[in-house]
Amino acid sequence: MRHMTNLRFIDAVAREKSIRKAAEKLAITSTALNRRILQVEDEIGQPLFERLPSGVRLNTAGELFVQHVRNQIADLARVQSQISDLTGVRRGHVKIAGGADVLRFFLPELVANYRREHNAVTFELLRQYGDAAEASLLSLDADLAFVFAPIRTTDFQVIATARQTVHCLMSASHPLAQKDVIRLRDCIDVPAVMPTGKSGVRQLLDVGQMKRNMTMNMIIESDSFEFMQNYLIHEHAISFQIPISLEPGITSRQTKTTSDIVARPFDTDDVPAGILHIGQLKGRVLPVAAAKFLDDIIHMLGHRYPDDFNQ
Amino acid sequence: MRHMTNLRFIDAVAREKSIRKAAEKLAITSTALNRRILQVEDEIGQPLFERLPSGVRLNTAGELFVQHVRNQIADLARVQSQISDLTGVRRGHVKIAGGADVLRFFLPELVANYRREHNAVTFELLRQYGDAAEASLLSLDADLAFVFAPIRTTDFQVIATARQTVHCLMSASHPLAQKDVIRLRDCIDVPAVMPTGKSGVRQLLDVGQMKRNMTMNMIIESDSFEFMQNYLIHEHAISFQIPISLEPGITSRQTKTTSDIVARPFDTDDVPAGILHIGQLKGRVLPVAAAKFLDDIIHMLGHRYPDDFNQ
DNA sequence: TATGGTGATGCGTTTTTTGCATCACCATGA
DNA sequence: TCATGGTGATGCAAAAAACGCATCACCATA
Repeated sequence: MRHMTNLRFIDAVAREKSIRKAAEKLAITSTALNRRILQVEDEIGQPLFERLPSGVRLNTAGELFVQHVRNQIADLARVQSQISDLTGVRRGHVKIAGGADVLRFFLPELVANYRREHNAVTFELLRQYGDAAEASLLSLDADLAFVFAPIRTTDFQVIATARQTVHCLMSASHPLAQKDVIRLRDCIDVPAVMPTGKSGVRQLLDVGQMKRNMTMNMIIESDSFEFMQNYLIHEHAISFQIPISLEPGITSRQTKTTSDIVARPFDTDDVPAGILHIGQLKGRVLPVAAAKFLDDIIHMLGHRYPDDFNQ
Repeated sequence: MRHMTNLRFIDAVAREKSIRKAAEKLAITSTALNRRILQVEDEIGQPLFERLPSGVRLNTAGELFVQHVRNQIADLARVQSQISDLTGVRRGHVKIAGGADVLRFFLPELVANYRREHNAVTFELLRQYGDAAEASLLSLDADLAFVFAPIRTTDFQVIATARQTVHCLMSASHPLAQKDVIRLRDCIDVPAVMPTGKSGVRQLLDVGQMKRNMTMNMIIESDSFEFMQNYLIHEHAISFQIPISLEPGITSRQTKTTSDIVARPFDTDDVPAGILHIGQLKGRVLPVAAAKFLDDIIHMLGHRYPDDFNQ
């Protein structure tokens, strides 16, 4: 959309904090970009950026204006999505922020299903936890976000929640695999492959350890679920996941899988269950594509976790 | 703001329902305007207007887009108002829709007071009743609206209300002026100068007549409060107003005025009191100037009608 | 069938935007 | 202390976009 050019440019400069860098990304010369910024500032009647030797930075007026610009861009996307939906062909671009857990199996399947129906819709998946995901909603870099409790900003509108019990992963031949429910004391000396601090699972584990005043034997810390799971094939260690990130086929009931990995739930008295929130920016009207995808998410969560689901 | 040109143009065409007429208002040639419209439609990917022999008309996509355009224009005004407020000088343009009653004395005084403090703020007063005022909020032609109950759209957010008892106006020498409270039966044979149908006062009077199954002796119908009031000097008739439209100095207590006109309240068992609502478009963030003026309105209403005021 | 209204389009002119070269400024480090 | 590499700003000529005029095609109405 032509009339948005100046606005997109300002957004870009605000992000890059440099006119020259932004110009490069936008594939124009810095001089052209500079003059556009000056023109807008002239129209506004006062500067939006502070000029520093190292680049530019938004001033207070700029902060206000950039928020407005992002609203405009997002709202235009919504209207375009809504208009194209009139013709029957659903178009649009859906931006989702969430942890590695939901990005692993849950979202790929859901996105693929959606795109089978509406192949003119494109997606953007941002791997972000908690605060960062909420910030993305605020800056309109994301339409939807998956966040573990607690919610920080009051601008996060919770649409649905799913209760997720932390599970222990291990080789099927591991002694703990015989149990139906794992207690924290069972793990005390077992080598543990732990997710990194930001993830929801880790925070729940830390709460549990704190509560029982126990420390697990952490041998590896990683932010890759795949690495952690595959490591268990080689050493008799344990790892941790929540149901939504479990590989399909690995459930708490089955005893053997192709990869010989099994999952057993923690006793929730030891390690509390986490509440996964799916939400959007409060008060925002989502583009059709995003709103419909949100419906799919809710439907899938309700179907998969009927007892632990809330809307 | 330069980047809004195309949007303003589309808004204008939508209002005029004709490219040539809009072009004239915008002081450009119809060919230039036409090409801009075509360009936008091309960017959107589908037409926004139906071409008729007599001009153009918005199609469904166009309706969606124009609403978006008006939101953009209004939101830009809000941001500009907010930015200029940063420097201490409050700028902006406040648009208010209301009946002749509030336009008569209440708003002139309030606007003048406000402009004494902030002379860079300009105002626009639209004389509109009920539905029309609500529609102006919706199309963002108005920031604030005064509406008598009932509220039609769910998009009208009531900020405050003031209960208004219908008063009877008459020459001080009129026999009814001796009474403290007027009953409907007192008026049955008195020549009545009535406001026209849309006004809040008239609707209340009609309710009262219906309820008591009485018909007043209407000799004149007008939408000018000034005409009606001045007419009473020449014929011993009665007219009707609510407190907010009463000329300062004319109250229900005083016996003489310079113009020899006095006001007496109706018994509310006969003619119910009206509820004057002041409100805005639901969910909208008003420009600073409008929001602050709204504060003034509320303050004044609370001060003037302490017992009949709700917030 | 003529008329007066509508929006669309080809073409030459005017206005705006762009890119190059260059300036002024500042922090960093030899 | 002075060179260096970074920043944004600006004069000027070339490229691009927008504009206005004249004109077309269409349609309702008289």
